[in-house]
Amino acid sequence: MRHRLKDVAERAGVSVKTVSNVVNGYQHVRADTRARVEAAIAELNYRPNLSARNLRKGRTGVIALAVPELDIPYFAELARHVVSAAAGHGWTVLIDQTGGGPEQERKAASGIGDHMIDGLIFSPLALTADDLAGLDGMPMVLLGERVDHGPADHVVVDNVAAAREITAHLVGLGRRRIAAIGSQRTPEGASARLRLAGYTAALADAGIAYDDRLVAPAPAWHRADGAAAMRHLLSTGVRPDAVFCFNDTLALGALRALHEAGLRVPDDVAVAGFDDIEDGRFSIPTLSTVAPDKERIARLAVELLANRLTSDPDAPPRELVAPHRLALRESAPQG
Amino acid sequence: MRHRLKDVAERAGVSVKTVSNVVNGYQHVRADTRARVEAAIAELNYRPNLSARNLRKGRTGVIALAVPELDIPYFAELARHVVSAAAGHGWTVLIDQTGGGPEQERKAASGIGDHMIDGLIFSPLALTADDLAGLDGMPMVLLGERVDHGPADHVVVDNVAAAREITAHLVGLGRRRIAAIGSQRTPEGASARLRLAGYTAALADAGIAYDDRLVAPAPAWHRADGAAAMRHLLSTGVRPDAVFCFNDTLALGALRALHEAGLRVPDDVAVAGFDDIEDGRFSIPTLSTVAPDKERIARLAVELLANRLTSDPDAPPRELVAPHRLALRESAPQG
DNA sequence: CCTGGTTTGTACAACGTTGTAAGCAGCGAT
DNA sequence: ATCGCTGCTTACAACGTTGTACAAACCAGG
Repeated sequence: MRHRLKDVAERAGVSVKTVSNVVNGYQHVRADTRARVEAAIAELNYRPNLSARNLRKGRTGVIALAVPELDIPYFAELARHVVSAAAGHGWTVLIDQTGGGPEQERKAASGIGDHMIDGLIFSPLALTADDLAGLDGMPMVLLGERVDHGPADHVVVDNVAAAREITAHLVGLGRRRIAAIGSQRTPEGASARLRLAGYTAALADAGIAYDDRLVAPAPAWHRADGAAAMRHLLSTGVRPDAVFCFNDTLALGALRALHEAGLRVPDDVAVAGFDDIEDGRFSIPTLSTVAPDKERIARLAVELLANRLTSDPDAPPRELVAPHRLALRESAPQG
Repeated sequence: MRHRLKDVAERAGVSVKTVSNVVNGYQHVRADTRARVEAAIAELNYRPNLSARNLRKGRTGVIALAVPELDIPYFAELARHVVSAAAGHGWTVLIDQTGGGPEQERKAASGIGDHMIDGLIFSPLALTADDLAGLDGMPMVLLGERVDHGPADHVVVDNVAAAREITAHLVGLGRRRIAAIGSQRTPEGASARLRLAGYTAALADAGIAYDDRLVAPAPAWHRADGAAAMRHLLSTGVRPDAVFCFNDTLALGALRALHEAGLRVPDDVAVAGFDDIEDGRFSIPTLSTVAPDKERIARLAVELLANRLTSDPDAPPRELVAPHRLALRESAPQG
C-alpha cells in the first residue's frame, strides 16, 4: 500500500502543502501541527514519490558514473570511492557500464535516462572531443586522458610524470634493458601514449637508448593481455631485466608469464605496474606500482560536478590533477 | 536547450499526443504524419523526460542491484552480468553499495530512491527475514544464503554440495589434514555455515576426523583476512597439507601467507577457493576453485524479477538453484 | 480596539508525460 | 445521399509533488 501526501494530509487534518512543508523541513510550521503531521507520516509509512518530486523540481538527486568495465579492479575501486564521495553530497550514484565501445559510450554520454540524472562522471576510452561537443549541456566530469582540453571538467593524474618516476626507479635498481607493456596505437590509447612518453623520457634521462623491440603492445589492459605480451617479449630473444606495465592487471599477467618461463622476479626481471589495485598487495611477488590517489580523484570529480550543478553552471571547464606516489614492493623493491 | 513534446508538436503541426504516439511506437499513425513528427524530433534533438513518464506510468525502467562491496571481485563480476541481463529487458541498473552493515542494508532494501526503482536484486550479508518482511511490497530477488525461505524470490548455489565436492577433491589428492578458512559465528555468516557443513560432510565421507584446530575463522573474506588466518594456522603448529578457503580472495591471501612461510603450493599444501574470480586464473600458482555460474545467477535473478514485475506480482516466492562446477588448476590440480 | 507586521496555513497551477474518450475524416455499403 | 465503420487525430485529465500568491490567525504597540 503506497500513500501520498494527500493521504497524510487527510489523516493529519491539514492541507497537502503543509505536509509537503513538514517533509521538506520548512521553518514556519507550528510545533503541534508538525507533530501531528509527523505522526500521520509514521503511521502511514509515507515516503515521497521521487518521480513526482523530480518532475517538479527538475532535479533527481542521482548522478551517473560511466566506466568501461566494472570487473576491472581499478574501476571497481574508483566506483567505491565515487559512491562514498557522492553520498556526502546527498547523491545516489547510478553506475553505468559502457563496455568501452565508441557507440555505447556515445549512448552513455548522451542518453543515460534523460532527465533521470543530474550529472555524469565519465571515464571514456573511445570517445572523442567531438562526440562530447554534441551533448547539449549535460553537466559532466571526465576522468582519464582520452579527451584532452575538451569542453568539460576533467580530473587526471600526471601520467607522464608518474610513468617517468617508476621507470626511473627501475633504472635506479641498475636495470638497463627495461621493457614496456601496454602500448597502443589506436586513438583510444591516450593513457598508453602518455605513459609511454614518461617511459621514454626516463630512459633518455638515464642515457639509455630506446629500443623498439622492448615495447610490447596490448590490445586491452587485462591480465591475459599482459601475459601474452610478456610471452611475446621473451620469445623474441630480447631478454629484458625489467618491465614497466602500463597498468597493474597487465603486470599481474606478466608476473604469471615470467613464472611460467621459470624467471625469478625481481632477481631476473623486475616488474612495475600502474594503478595500485588491491591484488598487487597480495600477489607473489607483491607488485611495485604507481599509486594514484583514487579517493582524491573521486572526491575532486564529485566536487567539480557539485560546483557545476549548484553554483556556477557556465564556468569555463577546469582540469584538476590528482596526486600519485610510488608504492614499492617486492617485484621492484626499494633500492 | 531542452525540448518538450509540446515543442515538437508545434513544429510538426500536430497535437502533443500524436507526438507521444510516435515516440511510443503506437500503430495507427499515418506514414506522412509520423515522418513529419520524426523530422521535428530529430531537428530539436528531443528526448523524453523520464521523470514525467515515470510519474505517469508508475514504472521507472530502473532496477537496483545492492551488493556489500563493489571492489570485491565476485560482486564486481556479478554486477557486470546483472547489467547485461537487465539490458536485455530494457532495464537500467542502479548499483548500490551497502557496505554490508545491517543499518545500511535495511536502508538500501527499503529506501533506495522510493518510486525510483521498479525492483531490487539484493545480496544481503546482515539482513534477517524479519527486516525483509517489513518492506511493503518492493519486488525483490535475493542472492546468496542469508535469508532462507524468506518472503522473497531467491537465487542460490548449492553451497553445501559445492563445498563438499571441492573438499572431496582435496581428499582425492591424498590429503588428510585439510584446513578450512573463513568460518564465521555471526548471524551474517550463512554462506560460511553452509560451506563449513559441506567441508565437514566431505571429511565424514572420507572417514577423516573433524579437527577443530584446522578450522580458522575470518571476520571478513578479504585477502588480508585469508593471509592472517593462514599465518595463524601455521603458527599453531597443526601443519595442514591442504586448505579449503570459503572464497577466492581468502585463498589468494592464504597463498601469499604460505609463500611467505616458505611452503610450496600444492606440494606442501594444496589450496582451494570458492567463486572463480578472474584473479585466480593468473595467480601464482593458479587457483583451484568452485565456479558458480555467475552469468546464470544474474540471468535467473533478472528473470525472476521480470516475472514478478510484469506477469504475476503475487506469485509465491520461488527459490532457484544456479549450477556450479569445479575449476581445477595448479593449487590443487586434477588427480 | 484598531493597525500593521509577522507567522502559519491554504488553494491553485504547473512540471512533462500518457490513458481515456471522443471527434473527424474518408470510404464502402445501403 | 446517408449510414456506420475504420483509421487517424485531438482535447482533457491525471500521475504526486512543490512554488506562488494569498488568506487567516496571531501578536505587539498605539
